[in-house]
Amino acid sequence: MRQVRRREIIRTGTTVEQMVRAIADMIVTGAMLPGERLDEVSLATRFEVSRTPVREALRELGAMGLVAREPNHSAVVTNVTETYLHSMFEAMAELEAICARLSAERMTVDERRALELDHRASIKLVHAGAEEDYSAHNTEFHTRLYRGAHNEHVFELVTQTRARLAPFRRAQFRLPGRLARSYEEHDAIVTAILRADGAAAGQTAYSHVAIVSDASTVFAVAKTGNRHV
Amino acid sequence: MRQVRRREIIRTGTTVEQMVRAIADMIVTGAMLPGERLDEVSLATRFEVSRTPVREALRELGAMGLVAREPNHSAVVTNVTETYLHSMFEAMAELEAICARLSAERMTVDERRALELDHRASIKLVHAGAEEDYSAHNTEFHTRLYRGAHNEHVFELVTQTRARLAPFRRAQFRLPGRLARSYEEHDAIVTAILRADGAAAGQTAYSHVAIVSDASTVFAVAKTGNRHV
DNA sequence: ATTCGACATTCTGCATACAGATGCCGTTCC
DNA sequence: GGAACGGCATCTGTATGCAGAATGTCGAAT
Repeated sequence: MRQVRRREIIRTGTTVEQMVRAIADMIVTGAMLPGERLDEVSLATRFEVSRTPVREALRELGAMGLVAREPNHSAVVTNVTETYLHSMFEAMAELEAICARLSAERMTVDERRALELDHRASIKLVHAGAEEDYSAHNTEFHTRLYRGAHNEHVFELVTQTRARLAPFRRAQFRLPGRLARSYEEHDAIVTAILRADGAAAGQTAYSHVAIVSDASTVFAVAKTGNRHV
Repeated sequence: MRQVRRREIIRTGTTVEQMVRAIADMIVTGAMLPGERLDEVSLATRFEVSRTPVREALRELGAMGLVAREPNHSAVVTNVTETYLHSMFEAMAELEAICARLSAERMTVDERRALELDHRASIKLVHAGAEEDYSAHNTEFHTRLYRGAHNEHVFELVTQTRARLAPFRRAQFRLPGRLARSYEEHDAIVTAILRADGAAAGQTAYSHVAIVSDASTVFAVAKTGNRHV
């Protein structure tokens, strides 16, 4: 585990908030793997603070579902059972479907235009085979759907679920041909949204995420010793 | 704010967990109202602990969305804007619809039987006008739907949303005729589930929650000074 | 009478200190 | 040789202390 970003990087908010963001980022991006221990004193020395803010950060991360805690034991990066992972993917598909459906009904003209333009532009990334860049575009694309639903609480739920799912679906675009298929699926969603066809948008979005789920399970469940939630 | 249950009441788990449960219960049941301050030293003396576990409990409650925190200010019971409240009700309806649909498809025979029996029994509570008892039955009824979906993550999402919504929909069964209408709506949901008609179950469940939303908004937004999330 | 400002009070944020629990390892006994 | 026991090291759980921020109050000036 290499030396990671310290609190100088993220300046806003209290010490605890900075640590929450930093650690959550490490977990979501895969710098820390499921099952890895989060020792309080190690974190304290690494972030150059005392154990008190570390403990509060760990508790918040625990509430977010990113780390698992049990009394008198170290916090560990959450590792889930296969059935729970499946339930998260299914929930994600349902939530994406809701967002796509509501986006089709509620997006402003500006949001529709931006969605379409950004999507069309991404074809270049597909042709170039730029996996990293397409991955970033993909994140942005889905975030547009979440925002387009114009429902703050749904936005929170789907964002939270995506974060918890992130450690288990890395490298989805490494699979051969996945970029082109992703673009086609995005295209179906965008078309349905621009037609204001909520039902179609929901269905295509559901299928899209379900396919991603299939593609990712190959890499999923990183380590042994899966502990439920 | 009266003297409330101390930690002797709830014996399981660590001190912090006990406090989280106790405070969350006070918020959800309405013993503490939105906007009310949660002073650290007051809570510490009241629960006969130091400020350290109090702070950890407050942070967890903040992550759960039940209290709002900002740096160098006391935690307050979460109060939301009207639009955010609406977004939570809408999210709740969508989640209930998912649960009802999945329940129709996945409930075991035992679960279906238990759901039907419990529902049928509740007609007595309607006739007796037993609001409190029917409210308890209602909670149980919906929990059956959440479990029946056989999706742990969806269960967490819907449970979390229900808890955050609870402070704003008290006394929904005080409205005249609401008991009988609730029973009829439950009946439609149960019928659809027993027929394994997922689409119908989802639609009826959505309508049911949407109606509850309308009934509750009368009492909603308890105090002035609404702070968003 | 009102408004502005300095001071005092109160409360949060964080660090430190101590107590209890857990787990490891060596020793000892069977 | 293996298993059980006890001591030690390590880590978590909680209490306490201190510094800084926020708020309310009192007084003075306009």
